[in-house]
Amino acid sequence: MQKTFEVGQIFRFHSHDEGKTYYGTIKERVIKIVQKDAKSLIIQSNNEKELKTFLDEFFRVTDDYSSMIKHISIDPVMKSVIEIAEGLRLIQQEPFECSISYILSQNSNIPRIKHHLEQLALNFGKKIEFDNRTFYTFPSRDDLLKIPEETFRSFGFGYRAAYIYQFLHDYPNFLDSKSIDPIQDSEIFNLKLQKIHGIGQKVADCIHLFGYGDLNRFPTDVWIKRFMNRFYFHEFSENEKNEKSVRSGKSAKKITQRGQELFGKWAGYAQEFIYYAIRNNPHLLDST
DNA sequence: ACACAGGCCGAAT
DNA sequence: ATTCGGCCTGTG
Repeated sequence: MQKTFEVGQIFRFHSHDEGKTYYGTIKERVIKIVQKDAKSLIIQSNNEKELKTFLDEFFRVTDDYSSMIKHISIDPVMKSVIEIAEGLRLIQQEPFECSISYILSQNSNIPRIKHHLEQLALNFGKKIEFDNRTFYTFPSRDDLLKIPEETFRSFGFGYRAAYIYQFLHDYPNFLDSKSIDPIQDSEIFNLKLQKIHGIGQKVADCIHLFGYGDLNRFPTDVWIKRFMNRFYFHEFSENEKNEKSVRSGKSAKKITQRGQELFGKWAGYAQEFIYYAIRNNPHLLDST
């Protein structure tokens, strides 16, 4: 459970007891998740209605996990990645909050992203008491639509303030086109996301994967880039492979393509596994 | 001081 | 189609 919530895919679930219990909100629902034993969780909510169905979707329980593991276990490198990251689950997030989260994530860092999201919740979310704790829901699009760009700037969003402001007005333009299915019409939907000011390839892939559940996506950030250049572009000289600067190596576009070739329909899981593994064991990048 | 952080935009190849 | 400089802000 700690792997799932601390990998940096979802930013507003917190633990106060070193990973035994996690609290978070999804829309107006507060969720409490307790690790009962190695295999089972106890989950409570301020809204028990259809909670089981809700959680099955949230944790993507219908994904064939063992089949996924086999499929991405393509070589010794991935086997060691799996050894480190196995147990991690992809979370199916609420699309609006997910989109805001990843627009804010660019050229930032996880603590700062969390702080920015918390600013939005604290100022514009709904206060809910549950289990003797206070929670703030993530605001809806309507809650944020009237907020001036300057306010976002005052939260320290920097140039992302303009992106968020713009996104709030653009949001229905791609959401309401229900004729476009995020999974069936994957490429069209992804390009539509990228047309929004402030959303490029990486952020679009994250929103598409985590918010709209397209497991075929393989978001390429600097860490994935380092890993892929190190292990899956063998034509590089040793000197180039060891180069860790962002600008060196294959472009993000080619790396994403390669990731999708290698891992196919489970590319999204492979990406999160790799990300978790190198962030928690940087030594992976040194080893042969 | 200065590089860097889960990148993107716009202009110049 | 691809590459490169600049960018808000906080942290070490």
